Amino acid sequence: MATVMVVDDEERVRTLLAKSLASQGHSVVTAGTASAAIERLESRDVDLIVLDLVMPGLGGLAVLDAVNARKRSTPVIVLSGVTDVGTRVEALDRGAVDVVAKPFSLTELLARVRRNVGAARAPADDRFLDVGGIRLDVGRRRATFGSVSASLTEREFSLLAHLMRRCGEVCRKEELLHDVWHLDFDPGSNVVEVCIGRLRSKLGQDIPIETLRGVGYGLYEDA
Amino acid sequence: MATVMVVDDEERVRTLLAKSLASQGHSVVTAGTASAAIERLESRDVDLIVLDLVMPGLGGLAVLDAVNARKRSTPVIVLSGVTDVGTRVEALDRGAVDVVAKPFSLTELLARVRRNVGAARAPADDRFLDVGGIRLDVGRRRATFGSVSASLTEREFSLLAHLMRRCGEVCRKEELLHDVWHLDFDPGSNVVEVCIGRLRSKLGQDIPIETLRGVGYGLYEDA
DNA sequence: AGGCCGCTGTCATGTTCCTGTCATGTTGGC
DNA sequence: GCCAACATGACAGGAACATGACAGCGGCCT
Repeated sequence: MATVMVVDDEERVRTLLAKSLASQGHSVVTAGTASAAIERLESRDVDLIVLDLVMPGLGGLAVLDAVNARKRSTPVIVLSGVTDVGTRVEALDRGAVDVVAKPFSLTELLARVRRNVGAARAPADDRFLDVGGIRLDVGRRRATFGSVSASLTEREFSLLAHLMRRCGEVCRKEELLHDVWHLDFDPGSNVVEVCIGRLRSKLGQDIPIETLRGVGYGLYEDA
Repeated sequence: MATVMVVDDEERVRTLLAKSLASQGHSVVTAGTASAAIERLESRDVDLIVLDLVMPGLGGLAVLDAVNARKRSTPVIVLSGVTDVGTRVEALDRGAVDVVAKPFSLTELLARVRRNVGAARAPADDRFLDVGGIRLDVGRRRATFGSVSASLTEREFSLLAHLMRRCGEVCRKEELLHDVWHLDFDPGSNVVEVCIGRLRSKLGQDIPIETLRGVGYGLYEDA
């Protein structure tokens, strides 16, 4: 059916997955480290990757990046022991088609492999960010919320994208200053508030951006 | 959660990282030079190190070596302004578990810290506090009880969290004044009662917070 | 060059929200 | 019933945030 690469540092997990996938009719390639995986990517034609994020040495994200760097990007299903939303979102943002939490159900994983193999996946993954009813067109820097659609400036875009990626979590003001403004100190002004204000006025007051007095801002799926 | 040591010669970066890590629940130790770091390594029990490679005087690699020389080696995440592959590989060779390029995303760094520290602890426990039918979203300062959901102010949150953590026990008024208000004396007013009142009115009169006349308040599982 | 325009940080001002205090009402124990 | 302890509603000072205006800057066109 297809060639699947399994990347995991644990020998047991590797063989378990290899056998299961083989019994489903897939050819299987395995790698125990991120660098081995990246290397093997060059030589073999792989249709799908099952990737453990947490590995000693170079992490799984490096593999994700390597995959993205290639022209014909291969779908990646990420296995993650880390459950927090941030990591999941980050993995998805970096091009993973799916994130499965460890411990995982084998049948479920196989189903996900089946779904993503062959089916030419929608390229929507890296073009759009969909969170909390907001759709952000990454290439065009354009956001749509309900009936409102607006084009964002670089700063606004960067801020909104950050909040969306960290959906469900609170972003402290210093965090935003560091990641969006690339400042390691508080400029003593209210840039963040102003930029949030600009977002709210462009997309409507009812976008799910919550203010947490004394802490920062957060974007939430539920109202 | 864990003790993290931050080693960087730039004051600003140090404090930024210290605050961010602290807000994630870690204890933080900082060092401005490699030698200070190595020294502090002897006296403190550190679970993870965030290390800047480029520092005046003894470089970061010296710290890496010192860590490796110890029996129980501590995971090290290297911050590097140098982008070339050689340095990255050398750092990894010398035992770093991860290398992050400067300028770095705070979010990403925090995720990596979590990942490398997380192995020891059960995850997701710190996101919610579930006691007596009340669910408290710690990051968001939002409480849900039955069908009622309300966002809490800093004081209310702090008070409720304290009661929930000490569930089943009576919290004397002075204890609350000390731990929630950080007062070592009785202000002679009824702050506590007022704040309890605000909690009750936000979450409904039937939340399991009991008044113990002459003593204080307690939160109980059974109604 | 000169002028226009959009982006962005800053500031002054308005607004909201938090929080301790007090006055008053209510409750519970004796 | 009395008193102490607690509950409740209102209020004011202040902090944190929201908002509108403005100016510097750089790109772009003429």
